[in-house]
Amino acid sequence: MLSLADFSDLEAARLPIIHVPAGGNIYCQADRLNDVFNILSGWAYLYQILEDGRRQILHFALPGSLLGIEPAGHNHMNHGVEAQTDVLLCVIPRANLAVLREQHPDLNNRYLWLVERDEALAYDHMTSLGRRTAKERVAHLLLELACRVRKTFPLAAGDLIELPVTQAVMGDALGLTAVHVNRTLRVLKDEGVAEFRRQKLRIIDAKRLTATASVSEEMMSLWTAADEHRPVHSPKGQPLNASLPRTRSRGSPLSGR
Amino acid sequence: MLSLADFSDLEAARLPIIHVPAGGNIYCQADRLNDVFNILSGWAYLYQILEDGRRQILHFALPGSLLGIEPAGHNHMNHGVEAQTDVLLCVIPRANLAVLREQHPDLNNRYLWLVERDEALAYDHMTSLGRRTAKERVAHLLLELACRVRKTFPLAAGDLIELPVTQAVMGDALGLTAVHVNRTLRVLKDEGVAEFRRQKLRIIDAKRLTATASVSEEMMSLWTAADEHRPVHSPKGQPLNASLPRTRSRGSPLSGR
DNA sequence: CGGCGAATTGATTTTTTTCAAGCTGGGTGG
DNA sequence: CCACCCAGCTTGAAAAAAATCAATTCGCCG
Repeated sequence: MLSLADFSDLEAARLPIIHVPAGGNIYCQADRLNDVFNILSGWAYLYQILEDGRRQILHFALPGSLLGIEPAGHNHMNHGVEAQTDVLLCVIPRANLAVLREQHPDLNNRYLWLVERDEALAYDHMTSLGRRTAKERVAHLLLELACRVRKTFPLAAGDLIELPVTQAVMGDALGLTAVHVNRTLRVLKDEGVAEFRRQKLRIIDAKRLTATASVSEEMMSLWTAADEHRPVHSPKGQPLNASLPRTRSRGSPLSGR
Repeated sequence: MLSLADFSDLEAARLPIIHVPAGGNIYCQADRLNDVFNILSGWAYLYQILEDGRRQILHFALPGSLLGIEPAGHNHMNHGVEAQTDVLLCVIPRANLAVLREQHPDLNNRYLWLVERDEALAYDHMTSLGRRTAKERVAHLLLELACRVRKTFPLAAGDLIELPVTQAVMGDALGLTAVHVNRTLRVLKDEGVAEFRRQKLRIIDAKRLTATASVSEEMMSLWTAADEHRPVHSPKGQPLNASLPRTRSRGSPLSGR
């Protein structure tokens, strides 16, 4: 099943870089994929969607994230991924990745780390969805995204952070309606905790934002860890990077269904 | 950091089997662990808990599950695990597991598969928590647990399945109160879909139960996959099994905090 | 026969959704 | 330069979903 190619260089294992415009699908729920994707730039989000259109955003994927992972034996993805901004993707055939993982133990460990990290994040999100109030959920998400962008904590008071998410998207991530997210953001602003306007978050009182989110600081180290993979044999190169960007049209550029 | 021991046999890598009684903690949130645990028998559940006691159950772990996994670089668990029934555990020092994974590629792949599978399950749970109604959530959980116990789908009408969960536990898993779970179970019974009494689920109308859960059948293959790991070099042994059970008292028997 | 955790049920309150109606500000084309 | 367009945001009022509070009841076990 696996090709036995010897990829002395990671570059040899990948396909040409692709570009997915904001709003396009990187892949769709129930797609069968032959490749995995490494985000080189841009934001995307994983989601599941029910027959009647209700949608749950599962995870925000930032540069360095690996997309298209599914337990062996499942031929279809249980989620889809949509590009939130323009996205550049490194495409790696699954079979090649399997070979790479066997040849490069530290890549194997990095791959595993990414999966474990995403699972830990998913657990935190579940707690938000199931047990946090709307205000706590909104504060928690703002804090998570801010920390993941800044890769640091605590955040400076007054810091202005670009988060490319609409209130509707926040609602789908938090299990709330966009209307309720809006009202909740207003409360946070009125209380002088944080302000979110025009996809920019202003931290007003970082301490109180953390308290409002009902999150303990130990949990936050997940948010500040580096996502990028440093290629095994290249000296500090970009994450599985490449030099031949090539554009693709909207839609699910690679999905086989 | 790693011992360079060569574990020609998996048995050599593990510590003595331990027993955790129902209600005991296998480990607690924020514990630092030196070992991972493989469930040999019994049910446990992963949970997170907030300062004020609100609790979210993240995952039901059945025999074959691997517990104590955390992304490298995090020294404390972001969740705890409580034994739902009496549980027997195979204990493997983390360092030994790392060696085993390097020596046995198929064990490495099995380990990865377990993590990926749990992540996929977590995504399904997130969709329940965020976007399904109470009735859908309850139906979805009953169906999931039933399929995971029976390892088959569809389920026979009239099948009576033992599920060691209370309504309070179901509530904590579903982001609902126990009272609301109770009312919802009554509705399901009145509608002739399924009946849950005294920790036994009776499937009345499997078709309608699936429909009520708003779940597509493709998603359900995750529930019927085998959890157990077959040791690499032992001919069809029990999952990382052993022969020297030894009891432990209640509480967090191994946690180092 | 208690004792007790778990389940059940009703009444009430809180939270969140739904529906409906504007508003705002950046971008576009004339 | 201006009119208008439109996605995203904002606000209000009413309805629905779920939580909370408060008793009981049930079944098992000692």
